[in-house]
Amino acid sequence: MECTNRQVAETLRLIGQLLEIREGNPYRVRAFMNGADAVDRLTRPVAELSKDEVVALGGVGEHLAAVVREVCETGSSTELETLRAEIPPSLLELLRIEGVGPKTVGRLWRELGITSVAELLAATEKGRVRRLKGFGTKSEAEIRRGAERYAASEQRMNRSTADALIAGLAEVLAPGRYVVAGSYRRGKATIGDLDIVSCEDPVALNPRLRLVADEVIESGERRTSIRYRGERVDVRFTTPDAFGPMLIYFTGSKPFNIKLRDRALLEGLRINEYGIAGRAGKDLRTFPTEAAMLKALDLPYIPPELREDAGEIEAAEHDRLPALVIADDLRGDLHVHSNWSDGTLSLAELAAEGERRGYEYLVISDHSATLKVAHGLSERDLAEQRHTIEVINRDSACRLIAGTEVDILSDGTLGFADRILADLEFVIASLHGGLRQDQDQVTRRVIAACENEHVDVIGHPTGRIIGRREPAAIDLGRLIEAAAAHGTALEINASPFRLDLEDTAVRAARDRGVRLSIGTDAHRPGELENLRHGLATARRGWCTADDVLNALPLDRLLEWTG
DNA sequence: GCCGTTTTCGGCCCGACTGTTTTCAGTCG
Repeated sequence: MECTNRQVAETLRLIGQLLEIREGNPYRVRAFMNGADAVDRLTRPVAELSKDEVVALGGVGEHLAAVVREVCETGSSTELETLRAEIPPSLLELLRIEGVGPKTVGRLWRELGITSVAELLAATEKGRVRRLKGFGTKSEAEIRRGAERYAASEQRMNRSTADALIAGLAEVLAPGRYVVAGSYRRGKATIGDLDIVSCEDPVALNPRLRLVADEVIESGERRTSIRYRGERVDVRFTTPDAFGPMLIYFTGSKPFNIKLRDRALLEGLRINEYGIAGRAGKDLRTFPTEAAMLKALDLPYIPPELREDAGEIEAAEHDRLPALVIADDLRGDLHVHSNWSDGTLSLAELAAEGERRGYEYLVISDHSATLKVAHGLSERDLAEQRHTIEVINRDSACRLIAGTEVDILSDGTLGFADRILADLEFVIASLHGGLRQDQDQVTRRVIAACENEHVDVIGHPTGRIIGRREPAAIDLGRLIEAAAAHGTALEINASPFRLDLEDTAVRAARDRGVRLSIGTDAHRPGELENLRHGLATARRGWCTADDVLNALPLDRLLEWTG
């Protein structure tokens, strides 16, 4: 029985959600959710761990370890099957409606027999929901709006969409008086909603927010939520002298906040979004910055990208946080396309763009001819391009590195012969087709590419496109081992539509000593800007400058590629 | 269900906003 960590985590989550609807003990529900998170964070297959090793993860006790074992061995869980027999699993989709929680779902089901979003919409139309005790016309209307929005099926935003919203909001927010917090600030690849901490007076800001909002969800003097261009935006108000605790609170993650508060309780301190108080909630101390607040808790500053309760608090306690790679460490972009294949900029324009950004180098990595849709280069084109690059390099401050993004063909061979690859300064090998092959087949292909001595980097390793294409079924554990064994780097493709490898895999690779290569895969000038998204993913993967290929100076980079 | 530098029992992060309520439950972040 093949059983992935994702399946195990989903099973635990499912049990938790069904328990929640059945009016279970909320702490028991949380235990299942925590267990699911712990399994999600694992970089090894949970099926390979012993029961003791699973318990040692923390957050997983005897009972959950037994459930994990059962799921690994049988593919299911008797506890889950019992709950499924009792509660229609279709109720779970109702939980995803904004404003509808487990209590409401339970009552809608027991008292009105509602088991699906369609039935819920029908019931609101007939006014059945408003007749429930404790409900009224407003609650019914809100539930109806939520259900309609759910039916329109929203998904998480990519970082490009988030950036566009932030640029729009910048026109109503006072410059320098707010920070975009939440998962955006933590550098996540996808963002559910925008969280903003502002130290403007709500009396002044609320009316301006109302003006640009599609809808005001709620509005108060401490918190306001609006819908803006279809997305939810939450604003928390604070003052400069108490900015620290609010920023920590609103940056999250939620598990990070809970762990931090838990830890403070042991010291007899209570944390909330306003500061740190004594056990009785008295003597509130406020802090202007996050660092000052963390210092009061005997912790060093913890970068937002690490705040996932994935070991960072323990590392901070022992002063073993990694010195994360920063923007200034990056000396160039390791994956760029020119108009020789499907990019829009000429080589000279790219060199100028690199200079403007203060880059030491840019890797020109046009496609191989096998990728016909991208006007890939033939062997002859490549030789000509090489000549042009050499001419431009004579008087360019930004060195163009002659490379390619060679296609990994469906049989695992590459789109250029070895003798051609040997002449190039930098070789990225990427999958562009055959992404739906089964796990073993597609894994063998990328490992074969890793084993080729001329290949320096595996480009966008899983091929995912956020919200549009699932990652290929690659066994990342095997790929990372192969990359480690052959000294091949793995790419963090910095396009906000890819961000591939993803953060957890980056951390696993980094832990095995695999180098990461950040490349924008830019096809248009503005896309060189995307390097920062790749940087954020590297930081979420606990990377230091030593882990990142782009931090090498030109001579050492060329030495590394051989 | 998990957990322990007061604990193997009795806690479990903490607060804002809304609606339908006379004091709070539910949801959310």
